[in-house]
Amino acid sequence: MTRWEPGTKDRLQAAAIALFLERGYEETTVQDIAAATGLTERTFFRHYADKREVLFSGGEQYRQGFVDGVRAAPEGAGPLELVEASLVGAADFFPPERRPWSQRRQTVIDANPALRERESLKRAAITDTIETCLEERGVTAPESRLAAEVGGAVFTTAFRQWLADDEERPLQDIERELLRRLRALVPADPGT
Amino acid sequence: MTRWEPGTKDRLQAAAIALFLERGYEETTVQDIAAATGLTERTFFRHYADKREVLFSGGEQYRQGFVDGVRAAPEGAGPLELVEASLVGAADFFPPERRPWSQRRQTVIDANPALRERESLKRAAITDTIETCLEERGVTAPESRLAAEVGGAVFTTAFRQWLADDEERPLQDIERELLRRLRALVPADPGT
DNA sequence: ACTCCGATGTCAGTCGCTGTCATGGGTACC
DNA sequence: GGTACCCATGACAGCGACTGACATCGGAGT
Repeated sequence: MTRWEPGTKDRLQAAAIALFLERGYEETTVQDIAAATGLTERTFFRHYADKREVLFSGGEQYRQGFVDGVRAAPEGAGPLELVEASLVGAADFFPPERRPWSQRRQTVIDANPALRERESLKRAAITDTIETCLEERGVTAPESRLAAEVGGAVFTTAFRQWLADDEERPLQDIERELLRRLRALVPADPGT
Repeated sequence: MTRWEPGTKDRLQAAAIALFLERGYEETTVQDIAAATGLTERTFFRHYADKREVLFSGGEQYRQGFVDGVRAAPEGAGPLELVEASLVGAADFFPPERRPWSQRRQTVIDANPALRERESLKRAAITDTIETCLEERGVTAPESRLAAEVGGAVFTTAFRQWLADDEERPLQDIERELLRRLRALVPADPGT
């Protein structure tokens, strides 16, 4: 049929994760990944901008979830309610069946500083996204930034709990519970 | 006197920042930096683990500020009060005279994704530091994580404001104000 | 049948980074 | 004052990530 097998990008990703888990990220060469897929190093870099990207590709999609979440929030919602809506919107991208894959991916990332670095940048991107959304809804600086930072914090905390929790509790639930705990944690301003 | 000029590490750093500002980070080779200092590439890597490190070296020092801040907090302080003490402790490492240098450094970092990446990792390290300190003071998970995340958020937000503010307001003041605003932002839990 | 497209291969080259060994002035110790 | 060691640096070879330029050749459209 076709000259080349379809799904090249996905096959590269699958081979990469398998090799990373088997012998480690640093110990795996891009050439190894390409060879395992029957391709060349050059072709790998045509699909992924760099070696780490093979683990982070697709992460732009669920950023839209944060945006949609805020857009779906009712009129007159407070900043933190907007944040909550945002997180819930993103949670749709993480159904239970995606958990095993996310766990394997996280195992690789946690084992390597360079990958953790990239991951923390992605979190910063999430925060920026939420901040922009809040400002579209009239929240002004520096409250927009603070609220967005809180959003990023709660999301990453909730996500890690979602991965670790064997009860398979939905990400949404964890997010809401953490937000509740956060509200309890921050005492009302006595008015300095 | 000595066989080699003293302060090699600092001279490398100065040359690096100058070159980065002049022609950009990517466009500057480690060899360029070394040559500008009258040294070799190999020697650069003996002082800095990698090219980016030349901009982040010394960042471990003020992490101690967070630790000392929490240790100095009064007995019976709440989680958020501990966080406040932590941030104030770190602020000591950023006196007004350090601002110009920090600004130049930030200019370079903001202009390059790879550097922003490293920076966001540093922020994650700060959060982890605060979390550990909070747990030493009896705060338990997940509150310790949430509070620490809030701390990291407020610190980075305050720091950027400190850099941008032409009034040269002390970092401490900005931190306290942001924390006050945060408390106002988070509504008391109505008790779900 | 002809043409063009586009995913892939090939190859050469740059740059970040590392291991290894050599060099030679300082310094301490006898 | 000689000798032995120390250690910051140089010199060199090499690996892996990544890029640019050009060639290849089945398939789709005309």
